[in-house]
Order: sequence, then structure tokens, then C-alpha cells
Amino acid sequence: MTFLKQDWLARFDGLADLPEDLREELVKGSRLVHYAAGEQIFQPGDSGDNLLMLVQGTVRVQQKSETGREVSLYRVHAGDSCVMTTACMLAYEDYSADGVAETDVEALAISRVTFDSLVARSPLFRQMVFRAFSRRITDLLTLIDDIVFQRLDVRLAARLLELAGTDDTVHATHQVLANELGTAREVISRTLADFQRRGWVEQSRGAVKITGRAGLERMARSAG
Amino acid sequence: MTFLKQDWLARFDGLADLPEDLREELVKGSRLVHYAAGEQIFQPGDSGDNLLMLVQGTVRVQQKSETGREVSLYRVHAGDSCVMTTACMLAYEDYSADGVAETDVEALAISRVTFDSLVARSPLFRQMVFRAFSRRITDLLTLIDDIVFQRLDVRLAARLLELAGTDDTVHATHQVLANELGTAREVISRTLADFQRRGWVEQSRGAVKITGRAGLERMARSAG
DNA sequence: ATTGTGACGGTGACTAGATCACCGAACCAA
DNA sequence: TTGGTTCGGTGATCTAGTCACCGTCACAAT
Repeated sequence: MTFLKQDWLARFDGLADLPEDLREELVKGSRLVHYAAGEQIFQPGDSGDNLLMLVQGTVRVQQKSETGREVSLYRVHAGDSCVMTTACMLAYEDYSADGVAETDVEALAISRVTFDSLVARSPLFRQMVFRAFSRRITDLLTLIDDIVFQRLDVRLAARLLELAGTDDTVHATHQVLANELGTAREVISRTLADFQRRGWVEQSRGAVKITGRAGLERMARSAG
Repeated sequence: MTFLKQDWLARFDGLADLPEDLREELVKGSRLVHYAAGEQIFQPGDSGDNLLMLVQGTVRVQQKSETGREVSLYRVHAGDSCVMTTACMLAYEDYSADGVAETDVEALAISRVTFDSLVARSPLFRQMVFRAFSRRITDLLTLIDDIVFQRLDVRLAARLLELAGTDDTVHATHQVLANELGTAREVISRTLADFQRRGWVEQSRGAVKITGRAGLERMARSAG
């Protein structure tokens, strides 16, 4: 078991070179947690006294309004750490975002004491933590930039290209896409209808197939 | 000089109790910097190899688009530290925001080495740093929430109340208010005209006087 | 096979907000 | 006083979000 955890540690680029004693401390002071796809990982009001480091899967962090609308803030991928919970873990401020496992998730949950001790003792660990904070902040800045300054058709085009799997298809309902971008379902329906008219996508229930990647890419690039 | 810096340190609540040796290190590893009101403090592309801790004044951090529109992201006040620059200082990622001195500003600029050493050695300093990160992230989350889910009249009402001085007056042009909220000047003009019709404000060139605080407060509270 | 149910998507009408173009009034300096 | 500049107001038009409603599709129960 300990052996396995050690193994996973190597997946975090910043931490591969962690000295033996610290590595051991990390392994001892953390436990492996699992979440099923769709499971809520943290939510407004949680105290969050663990730092989560994702070993496997992806977590979607989103914000909800009272009126039922949502925006996707960013995703945490394997190898990233989920500093949103850390932020609160260290400053006791409430956050209003919540995190959902998008796929099955395995993560290393590091206790508060261990976290603090590692930050104090390891430059490598410090660097990883600050890097994680920085990435989140820049993600949020990019999001704000998009929301405020970017047209919706441009944002949707970009998101479709991002979300498309190897089969060139996005498996998501209009509602889900609306929640991705923080808009309303109707707006997505109309914009997709427009894309379809232009021959860029074909629609079926719960899926959007990209048939004109070039057009979408041009639209997505017309940023500014 | 050293004596003065020591003095200012006390203004940062987290750091008042810093042990003598660390306090000395901080003082030695930092220098006092001044900015005049309106001066640019950091901008996209800056390498940012200092952590700024504000002794006096306020800094407005904003985001600009290519099309000339702006949004105000948050303000850094005396006693706060400006982690946006730190984020980049530690992770070398580019940020797209820029900071402007809103008033005359005095700040303690802490060098990268000193910063790292203090984070390693002082739990108090660590706490302060993480608290600062956390505050910025929650600020950004609140902003996103506002932009996506909140009506503009509600946001404007709230902002007017925030910005009003002791004379119940906001000294700002419509353009400046538009940049605060990330919208267009015309929209502010029309909304203020509406507020005026309701008897909540009186307008003059470059200033908005609050004459019906109760009404504005009701509007600002109708959040959700 | 049929029917009921809920999720999904389409549509028209309307409101809010952003953009464009333009104008007049207020302010300031020459 | 004049001329330039900043500030604010307004109508027209476009984009986006909201509301109400309806048809269709998938799926399970009968």
C-alpha cells in the first residue's frame, strides 16, 4: 500500500525528485481517496482540511447561482493539486465554488499538518504549491476575460473543439454546454443551429459532431 | 530607516508577532517603494520578482481587452499583500492583469529569496501568504458570480454605495464606472438616468451624489 | 405494442445589455 | 473668445438572456 502511494507520487512532476525523508512524510501523512464519476468532492461550506492531489481522473470546479444557472470555472487534471480546497484550509474563508468528479477519481489527500510541514521543509513542494495557485488564478483571469470580452459563438466554438473526443464528437446535451459557458440552454441551441447551417457541426440527441473543424477553428480564433 | 520599516511591519496584522530574527531578515531583504497616484505598478509581461506588501494607499487591479474595455478585478489595500505579482514571481506564468496605484502608494518590496526563506521559516508568514492568496481567489470568484449571474443595475447600485465617500458622493465619470463593472459607458449613463428618475442619485459632471441611499441599498440587496 | 414520463431540443416574444454613430454641453487653456 | 477636449445623452441596431410553451425522443412499466 505504501509502496503504491510512493509510486503515484512520481506522477507529480514537481515532486519526482523529492528527498527520501520528505517523500516518506508525505506518504505517511496522506491517504488515498476515491470518488465515483459524478460524485461531489467539495462544496460551499466544507471546511476542507485536506489538500487533494489528483492521481487519476478529472475534477470540474463550477459555480452555481440561486437561479439554477452554472459556470464551469476550471478543471483539475491528474498531476494537478486542488488548491481551491487548500485556500480555505489555510485561511478559513468560505468559497462559493463546488467540485464534481467528472470521471472516476483517485487522489492523495494530504492532511493539514503534513501540508504545512512540507511547505516549510521542501522548496520543491513549495514551488509546486505556488505553481498550482498561480495556474488557478490565471485560469480564473482567462475565464473573466472570456466572459466579459468574448462573444458567445466564439466561446462555444472554442469549447466544442476542446471537448471533442477522438471521434470528433462532443457528448453533451445543450444544457451541459450552457453550464460550461455560463449561459442559457436556448442560447446554445440557437448558436448550434447556426453552426449547423454553416456546415460546421451535425447534431443528434446528446451529441454534437464536428464536421467542419476549419470553420470552428476560424471562429474560435477570431478572439479579438 | 530600518527603524521606520520595522514600524510599518506592525501594520500587517499577521506579522505583528513575528520573532525578532525573522523580522530583521524581512527588513533587510526588502526595500520601501513609492508610487504616485495613477502610476502603473505592474503590467502584463512584467517578470515580477518582488512581493509587494502595501503600507499605504490602494492599488486597483484590472483587466483590459483589445477593444478598449476594462474590468476592475479587485483592490489591494494597506495591510494586504499583492500576491498577483507573487503568483508570477513563483511560477513564471504570464498574467494578463495590470495594477495601477489609485492613490499615492507606499509598499514594502520583498525580494524573491527573502520571500522564500520566510515562507520556509515562519508559520506566521506562511499563514499570511496563503490568506492573501485565498482572499484574491474568493474575490475573483465573487466577481465571476456577479458578472455572470447579477443584473447590471444591481451591481451598479452596490458599487456606488461602495465607492461613495463621506460626502455621499462618488467622484467618477461614467466611463470610470463602466470600467469598474466591465460594461459600456452608455449603459452606465442610462442606468444612472434611471436611478435619477427614481430619486436615488443626483448627477453632475464627474460626480454622482447619493440622495436615496435606502433605494440603492434595496436594489443592491436584491441579489438573487 | 402502448402508454406514460421525463429529458431534450426548438421557437417566438420580450427584456437586458453592448455597440455604433452622432450630438450638444461643460471645461480648460491659449 | 475661441478652439479643443472631455463628458454625458440619445436613437438605432445587434447580441444575449429570459419566459413560456410545445414537439420529439428514449425508456420503462404495463
